[in-house]
Amino acid sequence: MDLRTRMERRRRDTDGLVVDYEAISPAAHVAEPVGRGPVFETLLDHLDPVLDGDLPPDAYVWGPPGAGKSAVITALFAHLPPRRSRVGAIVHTATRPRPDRESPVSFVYVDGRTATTDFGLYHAVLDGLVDESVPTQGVPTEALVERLRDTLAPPSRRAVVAVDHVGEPETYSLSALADRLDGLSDSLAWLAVGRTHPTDLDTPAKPVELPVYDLGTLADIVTSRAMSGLDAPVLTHQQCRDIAAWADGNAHDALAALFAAADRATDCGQSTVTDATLGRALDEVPRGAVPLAQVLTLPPNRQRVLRALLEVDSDDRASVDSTADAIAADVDLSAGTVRRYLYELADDGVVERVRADGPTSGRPPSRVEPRFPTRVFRRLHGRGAPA
DNA sequence: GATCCACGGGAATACACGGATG
DNA sequence: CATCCGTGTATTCCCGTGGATC
Repeated sequence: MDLRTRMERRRRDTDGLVVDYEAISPAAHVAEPVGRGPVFETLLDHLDPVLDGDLPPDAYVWGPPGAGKSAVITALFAHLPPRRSRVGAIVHTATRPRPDRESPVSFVYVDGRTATTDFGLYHAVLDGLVDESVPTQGVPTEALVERLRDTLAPPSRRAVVAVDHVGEPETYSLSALADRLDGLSDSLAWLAVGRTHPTDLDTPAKPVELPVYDLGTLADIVTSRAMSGLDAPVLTHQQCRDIAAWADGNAHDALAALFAAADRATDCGQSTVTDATLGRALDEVPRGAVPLAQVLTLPPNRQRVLRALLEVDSDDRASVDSTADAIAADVDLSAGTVRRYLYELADDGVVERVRADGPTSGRPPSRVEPRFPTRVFRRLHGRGAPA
């Protein structure tokens, strides 16, 4: 991001203690992740064959939630430009291409949370490879596959495709992903990113582990984000360490807590974050919650349902049905659709159903409780996709 | 006209409980 | 006492429809 857009955003965002919500957002990644140098080295070594015009083997980057998997992969692929090619501009020569002159390998990052169908997956890969616009509807999936094969046909082009968030409830499993990509072309290598230990997955892909952050590194991350997103020193170094200790290695949770603390302090008109405010902020961030980025990449109507859920009176939340009725009155959807969304969101862990006391007869109803950092969502929802 | 996908709606199934039955 | 059954509600599953796009 250049200086001007950054200044512009700061002016727009300045709000109490917070000068840049994006900078403290648990759903946003920075260009230079803190404390992940060794993993970068490992991944660069892995990609080494690209320098000779070859493809690396398929790989699987894995680690626990909040270990910085997405942070590392997005930063890495941001440094490896996609080298888009125009289909009509491929120069066919009688001689072999000179791989030592310029790497013909393209790098494409795909967010598995938005590419959840075959069509969506192929569309995302193709869209990252070519300049021309790729149809979003109206063409059969097979047409995209054909175009991908053409684009990757020798001698023109090779690609390394990173697919993030593999193995979540709504995303491709590693085996399903491999199934889609392996048969596509010999000119494509993939790099999947997920949480599950590779021995539980039966994959030939080369594993690359991201261990959980240690306390010191996580404290550095919190401090660094606080410095770029908050006004002056509103948090003490000790408070940053407290947040890191509370988060227990999970950078997402740490940043959600930092965000919640700054936002809460702002609401209270405080000029610094007091220990009491920090304590209450930590209490309101659910542990082991769904990552905010997952919530913010849900389809728009589902996000609207979640936003409306936060405003439903306690009285109306006695059952899924009454909650859906209350939300449907607020959002332009039928109660039936809202009800189905709530059950689906509960299935994905975005909300939780908890048994409630209901009428004496029949199966007892459930209350619907958010399982994501609601204060952060409230603030970031509708501000556009995370960078 | 073909295609993908979000919505809407409803059928099928699961669950909880009280009361009947053996 | 253990089990079965009926009733009422919650939850899951599935498919048709229509908008948007090509």
